[in-house]
Amino acid sequence: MATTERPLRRAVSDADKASRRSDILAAAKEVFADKGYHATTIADIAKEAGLSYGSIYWYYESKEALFHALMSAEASALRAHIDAAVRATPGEDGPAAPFTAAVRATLEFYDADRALVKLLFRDAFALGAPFERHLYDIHDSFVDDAERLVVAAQRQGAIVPGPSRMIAFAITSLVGQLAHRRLSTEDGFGADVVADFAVGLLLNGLLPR
Amino acid sequence: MATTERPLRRAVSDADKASRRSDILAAAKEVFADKGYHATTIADIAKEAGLSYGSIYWYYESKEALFHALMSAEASALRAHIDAAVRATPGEDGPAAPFTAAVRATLEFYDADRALVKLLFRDAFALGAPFERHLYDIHDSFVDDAERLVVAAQRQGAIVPGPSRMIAFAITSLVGQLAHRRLSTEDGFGADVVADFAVGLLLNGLLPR
Amino acid sequence: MATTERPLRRAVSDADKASRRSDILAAAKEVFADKGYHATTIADIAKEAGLSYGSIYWYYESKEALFHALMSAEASALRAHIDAAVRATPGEDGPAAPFTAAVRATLEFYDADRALVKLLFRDAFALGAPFERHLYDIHDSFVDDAERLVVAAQRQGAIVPGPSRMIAFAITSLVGQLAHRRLSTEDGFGADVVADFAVGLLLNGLLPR
Amino acid sequence: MATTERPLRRAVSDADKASRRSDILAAAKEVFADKGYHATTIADIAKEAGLSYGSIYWYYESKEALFHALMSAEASALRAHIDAAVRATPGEDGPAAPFTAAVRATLEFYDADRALVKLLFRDAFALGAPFERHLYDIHDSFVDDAERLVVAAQRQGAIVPGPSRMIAFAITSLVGQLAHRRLSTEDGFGADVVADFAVGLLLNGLLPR
DNA sequence: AATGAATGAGGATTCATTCAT
DNA sequence: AATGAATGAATCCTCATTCAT
Repeated sequence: MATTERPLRRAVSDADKASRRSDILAAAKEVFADKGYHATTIADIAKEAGLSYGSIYWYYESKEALFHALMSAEASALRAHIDAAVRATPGEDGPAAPFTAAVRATLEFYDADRALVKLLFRDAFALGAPFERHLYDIHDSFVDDAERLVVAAQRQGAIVPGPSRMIAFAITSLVGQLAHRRLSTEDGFGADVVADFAVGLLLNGLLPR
Repeated sequence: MATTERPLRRAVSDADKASRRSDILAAAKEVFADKGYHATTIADIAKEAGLSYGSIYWYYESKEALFHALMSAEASALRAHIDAAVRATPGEDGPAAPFTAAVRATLEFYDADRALVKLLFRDAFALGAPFERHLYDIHDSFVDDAERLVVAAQRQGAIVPGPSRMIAFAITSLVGQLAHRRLSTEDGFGADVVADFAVGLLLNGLLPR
Repeated sequence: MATTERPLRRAVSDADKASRRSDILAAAKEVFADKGYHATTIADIAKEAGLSYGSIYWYYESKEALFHALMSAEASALRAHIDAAVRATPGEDGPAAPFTAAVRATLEFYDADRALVKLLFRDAFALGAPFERHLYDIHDSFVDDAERLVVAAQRQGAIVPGPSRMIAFAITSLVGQLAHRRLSTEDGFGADVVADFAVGLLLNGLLPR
Repeated sequence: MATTERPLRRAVSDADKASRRSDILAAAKEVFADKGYHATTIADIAKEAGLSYGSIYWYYESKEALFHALMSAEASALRAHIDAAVRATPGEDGPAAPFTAAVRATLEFYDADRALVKLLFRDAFALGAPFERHLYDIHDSFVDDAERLVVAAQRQGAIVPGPSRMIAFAITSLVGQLAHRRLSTEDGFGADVVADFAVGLLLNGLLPR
């Protein structure tokens, strides 16, 4: 046991460092979401994180790098959240169920974390090519996930054939926009209602059946 | 003669002023679309417009006001374009025709004017509350137009009943996102193909009929 | 005469601009010489020049560019001063006369403008490759001038043959160092005494004749 | 035994400390010479020395103190080298021999250690008053040594009488500048050739004999 | 109307130094 | 002895805006 003492110390130290990094990321998320990228100063983030601003640079190369890290972290969290929701869907609920679950999970996640949506859909586009590229990559990863669901459903004959990627892109964009719009509009509908509407629209279309 | 000279001058001057304003607006559009709002300086715009940068302030209050003016002008142009396309639709083409025409007109307009898309979908989101509000107002006006089509179609029974505004919003958002995405992805499809896809998806849904 | 009015106006404006540039250069010279390159801030220079610091950038690209400009201007002034002294030497004073005149002119110039020497011999070497290169170029131009005198004297048989460039370099360096040293040491000798010493040493050598 | 253990440890520790100090000095010399004083960070030196940068402060008060220590150490080494060369000169080689030996030793030492030249001739000048003073002190010690040789030779009638200090200063400066210049100019001459040229020039002068 | 000189607030980043461990 | 996390002072440069001409 004595032999593990050193490694444990090490681990604590590493954990400390990692923890500081998340502290900073969390602080950055709040401030960026609140004020936008340009209006946010390193000092703001440091203050929110309870550090001096010089210290931010101990953990992140630059303001830009910090923002990239934040985008990646948030995208991963959302993706994991959706994935979990899809996996939790019982198979007997029918072929549309995972699809509904994903949309609902997305809207719920956005609703619960408005800062994220502002970050992903408002700021990142206008920050120059590197951010735009990063954002497109993130979006693509969601489209990838969606496309997988689409293809699976198409194979089962559950939905019509057609260009799976464009379908996946349409779904992802629509849900994203709905989520985005919910940030600024108080329509009084819950995330589940909107999710059901979106899924209904996408599945049934507007023409009467 | 001398008495008319002044008024005439005036008139010419006013026309000049209006013309200069559009020159500046056109220049601003190019530069903003190319470099983004923050990276664009008044000097850039002045140079593009062939004026000294101090002169910009003779025509516009501020950089911010200039951007607002630009957003308004562009939105009006797009709206007029869509409206013309809808009006040009022969009544005998069926209840979905205006709808299809609008989507197609939108995508075509965006395709022909990529700078506009960048302005509306990239910059305006990230410029803080005033711009966001303006953008939402613009978007709302498009949703208004779309809702009118939806309600008309619903009254005819051409499409299913349901929350007309949410439907209109979904349509508008989807088309906007498709247009936005076309900027960075070379999918090889023409605007008409994408428009038909979008309309088909929205009308028929994904479930087999 | 009326036709020249516009050009004259122009000229005044240009003169103003040029005059401001020299004002800034003069201010920069004082401050740089006093505090050194790194310890000098743009604000210091602006203050000395009676401008706001933002204005410095209207006239010079950067702190670095300003320093380069200063180096060039001072080097030119010194070179012109030496050249004038050499040209003013009567031909009948013998072949060593231009040489003596040049050395004396250099030391006088340095004595009268201590800021210059600090600038050229103290700061510029340690400011990174671009400055070092510029300084070497300047030094080379002085060596070029000296070499011309050396070669001319050698042709006349006034001085011994030998590697003219190395001789010129030795002369230039020696005089430069003497001038430099005079900045910090109060030896009580006038520039003319030191000049005569240097010329005597270089001409006659240390061995008794 | 236990009683000697502590002292022994102490002794070892002291030796270690001294050794670390030279390690750091050596590392500092390399980095300073390579990047210049201002561009060199404590972290650079620590890395080169294989230490963490916090540790530098265990051995040296500050970056400034470190540079001063470096200057002193290097000057001492050079002085010892010259002194050894002068002492090794056989008395029967004539009165000019020690002089020649000193110049040659200096140029050889500089040639073998270009970093030293950069340190003494490039950086030290531009670091503000304290460093300038230190550098002048160092230079003065060399002038002292040279002056001793000059006075001795003058007493023997080997060289002309005259202001011994100014002569010594001239010699020292000339050699220093030649060494400095050799850094950036590839003239293809060996240190011995340049030394002979310098000595010849100083002894014989430029006028034909 | 037009010009362009002048202003100065604003912010990211670097790095020597300290200090708890 | 050694580490490296934390600090925060210090400064260059940009650019929207004003205003005298």
